[in-house]
Amino acid sequence: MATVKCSIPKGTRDFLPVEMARRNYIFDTIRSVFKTFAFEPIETPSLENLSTLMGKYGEEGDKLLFKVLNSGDFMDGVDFTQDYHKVAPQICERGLRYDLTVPFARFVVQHRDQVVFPFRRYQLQPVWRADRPQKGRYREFYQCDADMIGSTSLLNELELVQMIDMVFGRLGINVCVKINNRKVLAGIAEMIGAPERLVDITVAIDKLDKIGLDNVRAELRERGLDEKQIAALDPVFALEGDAGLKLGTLDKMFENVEVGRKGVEELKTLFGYIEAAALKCDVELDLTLARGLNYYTGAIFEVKAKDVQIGSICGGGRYDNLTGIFGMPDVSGVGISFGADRIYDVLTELNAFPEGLEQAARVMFINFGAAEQAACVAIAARLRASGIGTLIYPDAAKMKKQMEFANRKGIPYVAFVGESEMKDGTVTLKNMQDGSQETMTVDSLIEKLK
RNA sequence: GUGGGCGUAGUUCAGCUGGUUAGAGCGCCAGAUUGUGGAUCUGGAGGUCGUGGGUUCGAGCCCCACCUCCCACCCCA
Repeated sequence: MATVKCSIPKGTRDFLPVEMARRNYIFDTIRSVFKTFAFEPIETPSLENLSTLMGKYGEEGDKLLFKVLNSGDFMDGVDFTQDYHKVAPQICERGLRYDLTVPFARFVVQHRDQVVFPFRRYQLQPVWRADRPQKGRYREFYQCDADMIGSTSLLNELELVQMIDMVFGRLGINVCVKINNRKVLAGIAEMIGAPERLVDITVAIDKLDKIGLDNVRAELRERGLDEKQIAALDPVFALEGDAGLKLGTLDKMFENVEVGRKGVEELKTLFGYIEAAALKCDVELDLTLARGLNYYTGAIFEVKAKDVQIGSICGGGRYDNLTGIFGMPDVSGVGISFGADRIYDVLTELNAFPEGLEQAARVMFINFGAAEQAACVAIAARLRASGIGTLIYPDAAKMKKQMEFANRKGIPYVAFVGESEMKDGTVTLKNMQDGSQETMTVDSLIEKLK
């Protein structure tokens, strides 16, 4: 048989035990914070009906959806001379989920009779995007989402920010939380007389700190705004000072713009809460923050690591009518998503993982041969019953080889049960760190390793 | 989708203006050391130089195509 090339698809990864220990550290930290804030876990399938996913993430998002070919004779009765966009939905009824928020909205609508509102759920699962991989960007990656649905209270927004603060505080990552509000962006668009160009305006404004004011103006021009409209944006670019000051100025600018005033009011309330909450991390109002996912309608969040150059490591926002698409209108939700893989990259670059995360076994028994092995099996059973991670080296290999194995695996203790120990019913325990060893009964062994 | 870079042993890389049998460190296996690991020393295995074509007396090196991975843009976790 011909050998097959060993490889995995572009943008996917295998995880070694060391990496898994570190990933689980991240997941455990996030999960424990979610639980602390009274969120409950759910899971949804990797595959969703494509009709559930399409059109929720904007034009770009649709392109990045992994589509799954129908099973059976999927070509039957399909006119393949048509345009790709027409053919694709006919031969692909399902796709891999792109995020956890849209499937969650579907979940809520589908199980509305079993869900108690306001509902708080968390979900730690992989998502897939047919993006071109690069630093901090993968085709398969984990999102850790927490959403509350069925309440418009801004207390929810505050709690999300508090969770962000707690997670990154525990992980030891310095972050800056950027907050904006889609209603403010809509207000700006309305104010300059181009409410239908909201997306174009926000995408251009979003690039302000990256490409500079002149290039933003050029991009707005390219996107079809006239000079008068572009000039009308000047007071927005000229905003200065802290959140309170900016919001005060904006409020006046929005004298005749109701959405804008509503957005400013929400932000004022939220920033008031945040001030009272005395968080450890930085929180700032960033009017250039737009976020592409087009289902957001209120607050939007993005978290950047301050000491590592990488895309955002957490993001989210409020969506007023995501469930409406599935036939359940007027249910507002708000949530955030932690990017576990990017957080992993940040911790790696900062060298900030705690020591000793992986521990295959606490003690390993040296294998001297058949008779001794039987004695070890009995002792190991007792250790395991006491919850002590125990390993018996499977072969009566050379001592050097067995010791080397224990050493490389970082097993802290090695136990010897040879002829003399068997006779006395004892075990000789060696501390692999300092090399010391002592002979003891099984009872005191359990006591020591517990 | 657009642009840039890389590809040589398990791995990290070296390999001169094209010239005999392609090297090193780490890792791996064995031994020095038959109930004691990390250090040291000795020996050994391991490569169709990403794939295919071309130029040449001769290609790891030059040219073309393809593939892969990495990086940037777009967008995003």
